[in-house]
Amino acid sequence: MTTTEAAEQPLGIGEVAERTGLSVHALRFYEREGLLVGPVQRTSGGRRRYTSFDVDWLLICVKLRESGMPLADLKHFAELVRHGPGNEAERLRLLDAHRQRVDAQIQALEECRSVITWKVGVYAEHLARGEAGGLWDPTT
Amino acid sequence: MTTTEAAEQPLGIGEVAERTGLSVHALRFYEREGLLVGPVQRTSGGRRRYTSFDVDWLLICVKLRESGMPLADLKHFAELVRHGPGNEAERLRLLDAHRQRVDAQIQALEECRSVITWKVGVYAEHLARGEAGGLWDPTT
DNA sequence: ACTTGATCTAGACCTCGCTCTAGATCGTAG
DNA sequence: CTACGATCTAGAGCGAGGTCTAGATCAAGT
Repeated sequence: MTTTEAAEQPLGIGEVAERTGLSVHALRFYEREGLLVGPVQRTSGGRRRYTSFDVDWLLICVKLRESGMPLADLKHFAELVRHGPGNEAERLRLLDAHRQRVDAQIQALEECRSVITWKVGVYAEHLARGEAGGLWDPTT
Repeated sequence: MTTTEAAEQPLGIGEVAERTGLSVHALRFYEREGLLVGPVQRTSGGRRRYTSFDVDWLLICVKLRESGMPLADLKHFAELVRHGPGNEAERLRLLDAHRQRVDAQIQALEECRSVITWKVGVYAEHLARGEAGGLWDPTT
């Protein structure tokens, strides 16, 4: 879970945006919302410098968001990590609960998929018959 | 794809809400938005009476929504069905495109799942070691 | 007739998760 | 030095997808 780069120099917000797929707006927004573990370093001029830790954390955030974790939970998780060791059990519970939700989601999607596939089949068959069906159920 | 009921009597909005899992508010909202194929019948007093066709259509809507189809696409689909036969090819395209999106979604979720599972493993191991790790990467 | 609960309409309101704007500043290339 | 693009802050705005409210009406039980 480390950036493929060999270099360890901190990155600007634009580069981080590219690497994470988040917009620069979203990156600033996430920071404001307290979704990051630590405060992001700044240059003397006030520009953000992201370490590879920051980027790794963001990549995890992206995965969690992608799988439907609400920002509030992400924030909670970040707070736990921020407040250091001693709460690993709670972090584990949070992640595991989310994993279960993801599993449920996958199952639901697979069910949807099969319904859709069935419907696609119905249409395909209908079209193969060459529009011959006058007795065609309008709800399908 | 037919309601398990033997009876064919039309249903009130509350019963349809129960059967579809949509709220009565959402049912009225969907209707306003033109997501239904036909106009819902009314009693002399103005109450909606849903036929089993309506309910079946709604059940499909629920599946499509659950799998992330936007209301706009659902509306488009409803319009195609409403305008009768002759556009089955387009309906098929719409559904098949959605199925592909669902497949992509499932794949993405499975990737997320594996990242999360890995992270859960990291925590579980850490806890099993009995908090013994001082050299504990803070981003995990 | 009266009460109670479900339903009606129109439209305001809400949450979520960003996205965009304005106006200022930084930093690098020429 | 001058441009020019990238970044800064604070805060407004937005699109999706409903949810909720008010005030009226309907329908069924007693």
